[in-house]
Amino acid sequence: MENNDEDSKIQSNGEQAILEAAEILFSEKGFDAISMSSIAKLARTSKPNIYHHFKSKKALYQEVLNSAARRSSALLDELVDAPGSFSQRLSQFSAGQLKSILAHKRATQLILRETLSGGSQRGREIAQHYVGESFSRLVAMIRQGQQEGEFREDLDPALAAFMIVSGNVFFFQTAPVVEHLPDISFSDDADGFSQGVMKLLFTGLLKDQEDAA
Amino acid sequence: MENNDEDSKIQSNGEQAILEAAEILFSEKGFDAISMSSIAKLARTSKPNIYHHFKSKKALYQEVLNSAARRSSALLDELVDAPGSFSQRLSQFSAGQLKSILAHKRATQLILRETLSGGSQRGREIAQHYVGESFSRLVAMIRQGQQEGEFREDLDPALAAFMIVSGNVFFFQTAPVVEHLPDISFSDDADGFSQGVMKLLFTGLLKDQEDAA
DNA sequence: TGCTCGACTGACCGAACGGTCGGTTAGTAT
DNA sequence: ATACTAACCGACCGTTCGGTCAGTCGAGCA
Repeated sequence: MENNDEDSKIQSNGEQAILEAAEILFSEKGFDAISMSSIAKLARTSKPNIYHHFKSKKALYQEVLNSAARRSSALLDELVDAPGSFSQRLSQFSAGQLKSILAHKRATQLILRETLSGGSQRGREIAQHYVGESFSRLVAMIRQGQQEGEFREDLDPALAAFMIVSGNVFFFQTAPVVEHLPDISFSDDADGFSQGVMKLLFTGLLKDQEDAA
Repeated sequence: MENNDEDSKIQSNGEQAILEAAEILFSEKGFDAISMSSIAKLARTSKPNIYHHFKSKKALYQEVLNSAARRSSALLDELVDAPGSFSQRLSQFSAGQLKSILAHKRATQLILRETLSGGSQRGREIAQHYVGESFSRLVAMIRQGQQEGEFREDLDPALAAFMIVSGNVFFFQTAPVVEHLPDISFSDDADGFSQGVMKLLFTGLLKDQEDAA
């Protein structure tokens, strides 16, 4: 073999095909609903060959989860240090996060499912790392915006960040259901949704009348 | 038999026990991960007896889903027509919805799972009915608040309603994960969370400076 | 007393599950 | 040629799955 690397060998085509097939199926139906045979079939290989590359069904699932999280957690970091006002940066971050979610639907679905079904500590760790990463950066951005006088200081920055992430995730999560609801005009317009959310979060629902609720 | 009702017979103890056991297990791990044997064991009965009461595993699951949706979709309706300003009513509705979610964790988990895994049209129908019911009332309330001059009119009422529901659902959904995150102080305080959310949604992030973004 | 009927069960079914075994192929190094 | 190895597969293992069958038991009615 011409490869003398210790750690970072390039995976063979076959292994990649297995991972992709597994990601597709696991993200659609979850761990328990998917059989190794169906993965083998979709990957155009045999079941024993999967066990040649991965030691068990759980190990394959974890690997799929890892690669999904790895792919999704990039891309956001650049937006944190962008120029502009904090309002603009916040809007860009929110829109970028939603775009990233929609660009990695299968990965998002996998991580979301793992978050909901509190199984395997590993899944929760991934979820924490995945959302926690961008979340704490978001909080820091808002807090800085408060210190520099752009944002109100009587609001919990973590709560504002939570609402942004919440809206984005929920938008993705309920897209199939929400499409057929009346009242809703933003179901297939991610950009419009992002803009609307930020406008709402920036200016608030109440009319400006110096209220003292 | 001393019962001559046509339609609304009280279920026997056994059937109720099966439904409860199934709800517990299905809500924890989902449809595919739960076997009929495990349900029978938890309900202290036998597998054939489950098939005596329900014609298949899917039928049992649908029944569990139905009863869960039935139980959860009540309770909110009263709050819609409560007295007070629209701000107060909106806050009460949001807090009430979150309280209802937390009071029916298993039912919420079931419906949420069904929403995520787009399977069975029936599940989607239930989700639509479940969230759609309270959602459209929420939209109507906000729209009325706009017409009566309490809320800004340049905001999509459906989007505001969406954010309220989104925050509540996401709060429940991420509670186990969010507990171990720094930055977050509201993880185990539903009331505080509700108040914070409404304060944010009412007044907005920006300082009042008559901006023209 | 006998009869019916709903609630319930142990034993069992074919099918599908996760996983293993022995063996084949193809490329590479000696 | 020989030897070694990663990639791959058909056939098979024990187990468990959803579901069925034949039958038991006890309460209500005749």
